[in-house]
Amino acid sequence: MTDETKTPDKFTIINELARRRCFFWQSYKIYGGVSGFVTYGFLGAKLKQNIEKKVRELFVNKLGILEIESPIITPSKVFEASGHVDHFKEPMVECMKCKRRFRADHLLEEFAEISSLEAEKLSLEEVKEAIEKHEIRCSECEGTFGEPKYFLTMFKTTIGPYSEAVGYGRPEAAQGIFVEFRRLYEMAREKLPFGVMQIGHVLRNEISPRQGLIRSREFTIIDLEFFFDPEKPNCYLLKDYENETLPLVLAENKLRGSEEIVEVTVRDALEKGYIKAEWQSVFMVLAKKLLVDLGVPTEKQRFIEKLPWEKAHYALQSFDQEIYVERWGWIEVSGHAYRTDYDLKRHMQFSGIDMRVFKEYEKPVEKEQTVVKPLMVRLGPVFKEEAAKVAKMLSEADPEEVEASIRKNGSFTLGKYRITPEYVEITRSNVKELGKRFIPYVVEPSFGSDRMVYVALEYAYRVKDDRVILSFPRDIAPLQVGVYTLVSKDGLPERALQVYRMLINEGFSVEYDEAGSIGRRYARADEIGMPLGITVDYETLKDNTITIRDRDSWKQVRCRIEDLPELLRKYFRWKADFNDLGEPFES
RNA sequence: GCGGCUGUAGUCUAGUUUGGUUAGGACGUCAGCCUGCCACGCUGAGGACCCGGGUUCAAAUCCCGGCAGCCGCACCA
Repeated sequence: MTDETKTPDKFTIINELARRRCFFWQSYKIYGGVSGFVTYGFLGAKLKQNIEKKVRELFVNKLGILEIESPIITPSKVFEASGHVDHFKEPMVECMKCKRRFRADHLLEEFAEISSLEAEKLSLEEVKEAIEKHEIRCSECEGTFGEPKYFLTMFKTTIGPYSEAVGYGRPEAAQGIFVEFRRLYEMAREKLPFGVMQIGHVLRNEISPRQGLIRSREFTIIDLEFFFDPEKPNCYLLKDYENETLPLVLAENKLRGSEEIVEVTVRDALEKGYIKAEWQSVFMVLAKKLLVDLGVPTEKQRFIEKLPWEKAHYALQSFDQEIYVERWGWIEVSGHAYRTDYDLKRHMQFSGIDMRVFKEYEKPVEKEQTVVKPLMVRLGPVFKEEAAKVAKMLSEADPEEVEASIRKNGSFTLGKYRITPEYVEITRSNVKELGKRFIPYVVEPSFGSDRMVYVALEYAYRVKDDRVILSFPRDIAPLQVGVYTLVSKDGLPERALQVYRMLINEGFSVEYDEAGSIGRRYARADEIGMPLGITVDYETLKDNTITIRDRDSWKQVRCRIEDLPELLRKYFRWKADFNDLGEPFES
């Protein structure tokens, strides 16, 4: 089969349909286009909003997750703390002969037997030396490599017109949550567990974004950070979901070269240690259900565990929720990372702000405590200007250790200083400890809005009698109802417009169409996935009834105009089926 | 980012080999007619040679550069 006769695949068809019916298209086309940027049209924007609305219903409304919005431009300090400045850049080398580019750290791992952890730490200079020392050459043409250079996948800018202050476009929305943790914890009335979600644009300067909505340089991410007490990791929702199953591809199987899907219940996954955090397992079930609601059956979904070297730097354990699409096979729509206390701890180190929360014990703990009090009167004259530093170091040392060491050795070594008993006063007293401070742990479900839009489109796509139908689940369809005239004369348009205005006032998203034949209008509506069509005919003028047409079955029922708002409300909230909307109607 | 192929209305495309009158068609869109339930038909309208430079009397067509798309390689933390 030649390329010319090959039938286009679904991705091509969906993209063509998306352009033609204004769901989305490549941005900046009048200037030739820029790859990696997408503009949503009326229908696409609506579809995306409806999908995000479902996410909000699921997490914000039902779970009480708090939603926030934070800026895209972020001072460099934040991403230094989060580790992104170190991890989002990759040393690359270019072959001088064939111009192929390679990840320098990957070359070193492979040919110099330097571990990935060590390779990451090397400076450009050290990378260069290592390549020269091990005489690494281009694997394709044996050419030598040029100077290693960093490729930074974050967009960099300066903040303010005359400023040198470096800022980055955020590559994830999560940090906007972590940096506000103290205030958010207050917002949650200082109770764990709680979650914070944000939906917003992120920027990643991809090297070669070629997959439309699947991979672009600016896209919408839904990051949900769920904070819990590591000593109380139990999820109170587990009992509702423990019998649900998850299709897992485990790291241990991947290591053996198998991508076998193991269908296990949540309970088993936790008991067998496949998933390390209860909350994570529940979010994975919710993610599965969300995608089912977007039209992706369970058997087209899987959760694939990341191998240690595939994982993001912040994750203890990580699963990608993947959906099977025709063009590329499995693609990620959400990531489920167990970030532990990594981010808050790092921000605590870098900012100096205490990110710990206070937990009161059920009963205050009375315990004998050793207190080591530096005697400044004696420290001062001996240590002079270093006295304050020594005192500070002493107060940071474990008092028990200081006491034990002094009792045993007659002194305690503090860095280069030797502390002998005359410098300190050691007392033991009973103290009442009311509670303790700790950094909460985090599990993070993170969804790609745009990819969910794409899979919703691909899974909605059907062909019936050579006509294209987008069978969106009724609650994400961009437009809900079409209002039509059987023929556009004899007062039918006037009556139909009344129905149209009435439905708009009732809050539905409605389109009125009287152009061309009725069949053509039905076809046009099917192609953009409008679930219902209401047709005003000659009967309407006699008895105020209309017909409702179902997008998927093309069946029709007849009901009274005045009953429409209530019936449609029920229908779109899945409280009624199509057949409940009226009496069967045959034309 | 590298290599190969490609770029014509909203969409799909003819024309490019061999430069030459007003760039042709289909679908869609709009206006009018028609139309009693699944893209009927008729009439009319609007709509395109990716951008820049070069060669030439003359460039959609040839050459160079850029941008973009497709395929392969690499990349996707």
